[in-house]
Amino acid sequence: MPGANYFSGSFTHRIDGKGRVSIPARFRALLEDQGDSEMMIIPSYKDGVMEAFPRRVLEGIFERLEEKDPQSEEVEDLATYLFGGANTLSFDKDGRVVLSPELQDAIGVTDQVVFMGRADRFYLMSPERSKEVLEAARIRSREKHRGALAPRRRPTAVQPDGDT
Amino acid sequence: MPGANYFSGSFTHRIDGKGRVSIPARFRALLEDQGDSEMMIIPSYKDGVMEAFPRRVLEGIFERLEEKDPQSEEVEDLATYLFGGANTLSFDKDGRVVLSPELQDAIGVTDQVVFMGRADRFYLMSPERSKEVLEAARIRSREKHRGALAPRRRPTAVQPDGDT
DNA sequence: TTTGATCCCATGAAGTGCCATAAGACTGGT
DNA sequence: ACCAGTCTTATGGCACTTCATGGGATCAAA
Repeated sequence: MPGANYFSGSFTHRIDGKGRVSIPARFRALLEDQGDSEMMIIPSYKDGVMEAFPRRVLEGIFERLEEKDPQSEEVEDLATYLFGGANTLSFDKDGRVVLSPELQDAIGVTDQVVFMGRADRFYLMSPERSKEVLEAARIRSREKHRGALAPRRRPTAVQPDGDT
Repeated sequence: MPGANYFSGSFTHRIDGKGRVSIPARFRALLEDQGDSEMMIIPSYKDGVMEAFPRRVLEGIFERLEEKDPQSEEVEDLATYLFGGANTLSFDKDGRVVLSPELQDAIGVTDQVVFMGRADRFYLMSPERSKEVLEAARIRSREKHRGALAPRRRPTAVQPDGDT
């Protein structure tokens, strides 16, 4: 992971009685590389999934759009969605954040959460949902992008990041 | 909290018998960063929603427009709307403001208000309305802006400091 | 004196930080 | 290759702080 630029892998972590959960160390390291000790999470367009970003990324998306056309209804809606629906979760020295009851409800978790890397962001969801999401993505990828993963030269045997 | 530049997140707070309500601590901190112990609120273009600003932001909006076209009727109207319809609510040591009965009527609240962050400002509305607003924004954003949240070419990728 | 606003204090609940521990990964040395 | 020691990580518990909120006191205007 030295020099990893993207969130990758899936990690299942436990939620304690106070709603706290450890952010996977690799994800945390990546966030800290960007100077953050926090993450912003918003509901994904996917059901039962929340999407976590470094704050800068979210602000950047907004600012770029606003610059273009501050008055437009699209920007209005997006700003409302991004900022109204967002939670800022800052993590402590031990790398934990607190998932509020509402948040836990939103993704249907009670005692375990899956952190799933997705390039510049990562997802939060229940273990069950994560299997569905992964499997659905796998199937659709196979259908549409058969060639994308074809080895250029020689195949390398790899193990997936993460614990699942 | 460290370095937050925008209002984000939604918070539901209780209105007591005297019409008082606590401003979410994070919002208050942001207002105080700008040297304010008050906020200005005006009716939003959205129904049943009031819009709260740090004084600077509201003045900035006005000044930018006036600069562009000082004589226009549009600016005249906006000035009337902004300053005529504005309420200045200052908060006490405990971080509370008083919502007048008229104000409560305007957003249809009796015992609970939602504070919803929206970048450089935030909204006040009823809990029911807040669900509608958020959901509508989410749906419209998904339709029109699917791409806005798409990862960029080199999204949050950062150059590692040390090695490579 | 009544009503409404402002301030001050009390309290419980939630949030945050700090420390402890256990399991696993990694280290270096032999 | 083996083992001992160290480090990292996930997770639990405890303590302290902050926050939201209610109630009462004070002050002012009507």
